Amino acid sequence: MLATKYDPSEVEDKWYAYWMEHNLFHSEPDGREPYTIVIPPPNVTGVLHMGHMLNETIQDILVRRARMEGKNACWVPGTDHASIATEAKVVAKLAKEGIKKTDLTREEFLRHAWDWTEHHGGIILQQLRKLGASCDWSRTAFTMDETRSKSVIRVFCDLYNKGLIYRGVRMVNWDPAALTALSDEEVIYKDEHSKLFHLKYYVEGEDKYIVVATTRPETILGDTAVCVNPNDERYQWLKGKKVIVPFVGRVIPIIMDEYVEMDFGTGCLKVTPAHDVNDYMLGEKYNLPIIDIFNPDGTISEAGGMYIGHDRFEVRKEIIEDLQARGLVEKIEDYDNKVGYSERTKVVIEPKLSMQWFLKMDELTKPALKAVMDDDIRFYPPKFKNTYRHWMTDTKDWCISRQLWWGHRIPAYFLPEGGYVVAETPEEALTLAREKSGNPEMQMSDLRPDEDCLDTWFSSWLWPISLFNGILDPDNEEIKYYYPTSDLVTGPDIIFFWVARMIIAGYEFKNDMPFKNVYFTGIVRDSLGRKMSKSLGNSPDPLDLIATYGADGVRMGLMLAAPAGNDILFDDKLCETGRNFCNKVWNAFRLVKGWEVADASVPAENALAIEWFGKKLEATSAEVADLLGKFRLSEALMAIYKLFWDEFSSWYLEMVKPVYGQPLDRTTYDATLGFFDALLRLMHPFMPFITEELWQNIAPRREGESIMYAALPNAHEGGDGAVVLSEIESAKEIIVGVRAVRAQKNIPNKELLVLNLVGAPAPSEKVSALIAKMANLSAINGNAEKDAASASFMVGTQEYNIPLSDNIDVEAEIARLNKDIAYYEGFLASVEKKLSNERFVSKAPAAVIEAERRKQSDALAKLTTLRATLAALSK
RNA sequence: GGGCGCUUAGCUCAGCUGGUUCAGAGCGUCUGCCUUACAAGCAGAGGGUCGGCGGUUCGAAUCCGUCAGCGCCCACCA
Repeated sequence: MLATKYDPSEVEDKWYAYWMEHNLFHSEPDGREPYTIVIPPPNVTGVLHMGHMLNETIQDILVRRARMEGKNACWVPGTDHASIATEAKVVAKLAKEGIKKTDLTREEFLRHAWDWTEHHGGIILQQLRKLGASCDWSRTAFTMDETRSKSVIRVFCDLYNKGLIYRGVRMVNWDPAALTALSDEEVIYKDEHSKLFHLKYYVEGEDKYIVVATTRPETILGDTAVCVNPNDERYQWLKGKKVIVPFVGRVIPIIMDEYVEMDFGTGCLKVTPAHDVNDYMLGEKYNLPIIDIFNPDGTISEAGGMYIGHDRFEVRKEIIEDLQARGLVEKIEDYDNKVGYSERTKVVIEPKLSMQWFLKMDELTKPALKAVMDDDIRFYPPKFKNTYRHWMTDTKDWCISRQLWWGHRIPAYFLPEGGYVVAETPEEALTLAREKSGNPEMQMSDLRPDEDCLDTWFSSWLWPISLFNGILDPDNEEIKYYYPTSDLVTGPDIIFFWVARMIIAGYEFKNDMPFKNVYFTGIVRDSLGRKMSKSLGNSPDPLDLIATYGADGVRMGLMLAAPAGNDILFDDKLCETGRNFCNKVWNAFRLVKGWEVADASVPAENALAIEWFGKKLEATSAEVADLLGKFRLSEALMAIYKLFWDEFSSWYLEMVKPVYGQPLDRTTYDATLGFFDALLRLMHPFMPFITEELWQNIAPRREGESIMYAALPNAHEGGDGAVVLSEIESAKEIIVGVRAVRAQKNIPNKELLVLNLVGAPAPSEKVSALIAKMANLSAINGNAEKDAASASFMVGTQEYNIPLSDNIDVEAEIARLNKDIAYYEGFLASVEKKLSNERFVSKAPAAVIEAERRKQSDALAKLTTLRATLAALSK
């Protein structure tokens, strides 16, 4: 006999091992329709958190569902090398051991990084197995494995040769902690309370001064001009003059440009071309000198001339003190502005001029934008189309080089006499270099490879292609079969980093979309709506949750809380609902399997129940299919939940349940097992473990057989089931009515009651039998006389009476009837008011008027019976 | 500064192109039950003038305007 409680721990590892042993997750191209998902590769050194848990659960549901639909489902797993994040971790770890990155050679550092990767790498993939992820593990990839690396280099060379990649000095976002350039997307702007410093710039040779407002007084070390608006009346006298940078003493020109807002600050702008994007623009326009006052780590450089080696934030304080001491500060105001921070290292970004590699974006984005706007690629929820369009229509060139070692090294080689070549291999580079320089004697050692590596996303944007080796071998069977992939499931936070760029890459390198649908999940928050984070300690460990509630329970808990596209407010309690549901399924199974079976004919009420539930199952299956098609997973799950718990367990099983000690007829038994089997199949994508466990127990299965490959139950909408469905729905209402009377009057279930229909025949024999069984009735009488000592209730327009010899509270019954009558009178009045409205009758569609008339006659009928009952009772 | 979205029961959310599936679901709450599948359960019950105001309409949770609050994304005003 099965235990009364479901114990997932016993079951989950067993079936995961079984699935693996029989290679059930594996996919190879064949004649079936492919269904493909590529996993958003988690950081190789990452640990599973609730966000992953949500994402991967959704993907697993989709993949398992597709598999059961008979598609060739392939879910490809893998990890991302996460260049900057991993490098930062390795640097930190080495620092703890007293080793500085700068003391190591590139090769030594990379050895440490690979050690770290091998040590921590893949933990997260192991964790995924715990939640039941049905990935094809034989395809596990890494963004820095051989195929993916070669693909990245190939693509770089290709884009370079097309003229889309160029190298140049530009103002970039510089991370002074990681000592690398970043893309615009890696900068996060935060509101900050800061100060606006008003500084005095004396006019050369005069005793007059102008006031310049700045939030960054330390940058005056790099000032090479002051700019005013040419239309600004206040400053016409400055034309052609020069001013002296306060304290620094450098004499700089006044320039005039309409870029300056006259009504901001004092209308005077200091120009520091090396440290501000706009100032750089002005510098170019007016040919201003560029003084880079910062070292890469954010300290003042030699060029700064003073405070050399001091940190930028220290200098801000120091220079203000020095300026104040000399009376060069007019005033200091509070000021709110935005400051850019590095997404990874959280330090303030420094705009910095540097030599970097860029990818031209404007042409590349065109097909990618069109595909989404035309719904060739569909976004769920569609509101993200707006976000996407906004970004795509105004993309700047992508800074793809990083001054890091952990990543794909840029395949550029510098020639001794200047210039460079780009090639996939050093050998090819040498050939090119010899041609370019005209020096056939040039040796490999003469070439200096570029030190930089590529942005992480420059490899992940190829993911849907490179996973199937579609870059290196564009016509191979796999890429032809699996590409474009089907659905992508990811968070909206990486829509630009990743989703948009994959679409760009898809059209550029495959001339086709990378996926057909993108499902954006919400962000997992705690029950107070706060983002889950390590520092708040509000993020549960998914593996702990699985240990407590079982993987199926956690999956369900997460999915029930995850409406499409909204953030999800997660609470451990949700997993309880999931766990309880598993237990419900488990116990229903115990009940059915515990029945004794006899070769008897099927009772009419059972036949009716079977017919009804069969239709119900088909209808719900259709509903689930429809909802899943729209990525409304939580609603689909809820439909299944209610089907199993309410319709199957509370209604169907109670309908056919044999009297204690009595056997069940074989027809009903077989039908019930068949329903159970179908329900398990319907539920399986959401809760893979328990469904496999029970499915294997429901009937003998062959070794290697699995519910994973069983077909989904039939789905039919409406149609021929309508009659029996509505027949049972009203039977249920009658049963609930009787139960309510029992509850009100405190009548125990054991006491059989009689149900009388006033002025109407009893329902058909089988329906009556069903009602009698479910409501514990001894008889149902049609066309019965009203009994004064009775409780009554209405279903539709029909009144039902339950004679109660004793304990009938006449006063209470009269009060209840009066309340009902008052309600229907009010209702009738509102309907009649509508119907007597000239304009309603003339303008509303006939069907609506007809409906109102029906309401009117129904209400009248109800009132008639209610009043009659009241009269009878009052006697 | 631009753009997008949200506000419906105590909580989390459904409610598609205005009218019997219009006021819903799950969870929570309350009442009664240890009824031989399940107390991680069973049966029953209560709970909202659909953020405020105004408009369109015979009719508005649904369409329009406006105000308030919340959230997200983009943007080089020092």
